[in-house]
Amino acid sequence: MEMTTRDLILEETRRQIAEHGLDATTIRGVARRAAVDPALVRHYFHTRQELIDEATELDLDIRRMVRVVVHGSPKLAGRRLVGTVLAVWDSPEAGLVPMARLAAALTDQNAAALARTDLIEQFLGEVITRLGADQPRLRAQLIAAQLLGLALFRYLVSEPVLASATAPGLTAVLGDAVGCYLTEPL
Amino acid sequence: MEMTTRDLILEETRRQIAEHGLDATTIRGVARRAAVDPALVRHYFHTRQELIDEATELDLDIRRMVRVVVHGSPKLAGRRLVGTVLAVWDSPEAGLVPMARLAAALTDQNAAALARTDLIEQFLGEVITRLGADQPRLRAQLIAAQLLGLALFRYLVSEPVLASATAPGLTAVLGDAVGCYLTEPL
DNA sequence: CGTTGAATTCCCCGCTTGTTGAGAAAGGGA
DNA sequence: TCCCTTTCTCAACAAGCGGGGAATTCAACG
Repeated sequence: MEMTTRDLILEETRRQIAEHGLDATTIRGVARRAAVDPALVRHYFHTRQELIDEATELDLDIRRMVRVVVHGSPKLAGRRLVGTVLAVWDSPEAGLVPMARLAAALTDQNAAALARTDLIEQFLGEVITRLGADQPRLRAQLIAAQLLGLALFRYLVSEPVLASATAPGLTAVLGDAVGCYLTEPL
Repeated sequence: MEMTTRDLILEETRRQIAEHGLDATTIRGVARRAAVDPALVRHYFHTRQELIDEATELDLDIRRMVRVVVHGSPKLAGRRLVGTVLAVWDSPEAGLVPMARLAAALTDQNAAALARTDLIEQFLGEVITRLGADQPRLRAQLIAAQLLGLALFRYLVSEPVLASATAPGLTAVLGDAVGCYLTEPL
C-alpha cells in the first residue's frame, strides 16, 4: 500500500470533515495537518469543491446489496437490510469515506443533499419496490430516518452505548423495527 | 405583537441557521437580511455566540411532558411520546426555534452537542426510567436516533412525504415502533 | 428650547479564507 | 550533460469574517 502525498491529503480531508464538519474543513487546515503547502492541494485538486467531492466519493455495488436484502425470507428482510448497511458503514476498507460523506451531506447547503444519497434514492427505493410494498416513498424515508439517526449517534457523535455496540447486536435490535417499516401495512 | 428590531434580528438569525446551517450564519449576513447595520447586532448581543445562544434558546416544561407520556396505558406510551415531541416541534408559538436548535446542534463542533439536548438527556431518560425498563441509556439513544432522523427529513430537508404528513398520522406510524424501544425486551 | 439616553451607523483593525502565478527542487530518460 | 515532467514552495491578492471605538440620529422628557 503506497501512500502518495495526494492520498495523504485526501485522507486528512476525510478526517477533518468527519471530525469537525464540512465547513470547518479548509484547504489551509488540511494542508497544515498534512505538513504540506496549501498550493500543493490546489495543484492536485483544482478547487476546494473538487477536493471535497473526491474525498467523499464512495462507490457501492448497490445491485448486489439489493439482491442480498431481497433474497430470502421476507420476515428477516429488515435484519438483512440493517446488516448490509452496517457492513458498509463499518467496513475498514471504506475507512472514513462513509462518515465524511454523511457529515458533508449534513451541512451541505440545507442538508437537502441528504435525501439524494445513493443509500436512500437508489438502495432503499429499489429494495422496497422489489418487496412489492405500497407507499415506497414513505417507507424509504422512515427507514432512512431510522438509519441516519443511528449513524449520527454511532459514528459522528460517538455516543458510547451505540458506538461500542456490535453490528450483529444492532442488527438484532433494529432489524425487526425496520422490517415493520419495510413490509407491514402502515 | 410588537416586533422590535431586536426580535427581528433574532428571528432572522433562526431563519439563517435553519436554512443554511450554523456556520453559514454570520453577523453580517443576518444584519444584511434584516436591513440593519452589523454593529447594531453587536450592540444587542455582544458576541456572535451570545446571538446564537439567545436565538436557539427554548424552554420546555419537561416535567409536564414526562407526566403526559408516562400516565396511561403502557401499550400506548410510544404514541403519546411521539405525539408530545411532535407537538413541540410543530408548535407555531415555538416557531423556528426547534429547527434552529437542531440545525445548530448538528454542526456544533462534532455534533456532540446533539447528545446533550434536553430532549435526550432529560426527557427521554426520565420517561424510560419512570416506565421501569432496563438499559435506559440504550433505549434513549435508539428513540433519539429515530426521532432526530425524522426531524432531519421532516423539517430540515423538508422531504415532501414526511414534511406534509400530519402529526397524528406520523404518531400512528412511528408510535408503536418507538413503543417497542420503550418497553419491549431488547 | 436643551438634555439625556437609547438606537443606530461609520470607519477601522487584525485575522483567515480560497485562489493564483511564478518559480524552485527532484528525478529520470536521451 | 541537457531537458522535461512531476512535485512542491513562496509570496501575494481580494474577499469575508468578528470585533471594537467613536460618532451620529432620534425620540422622549424637563
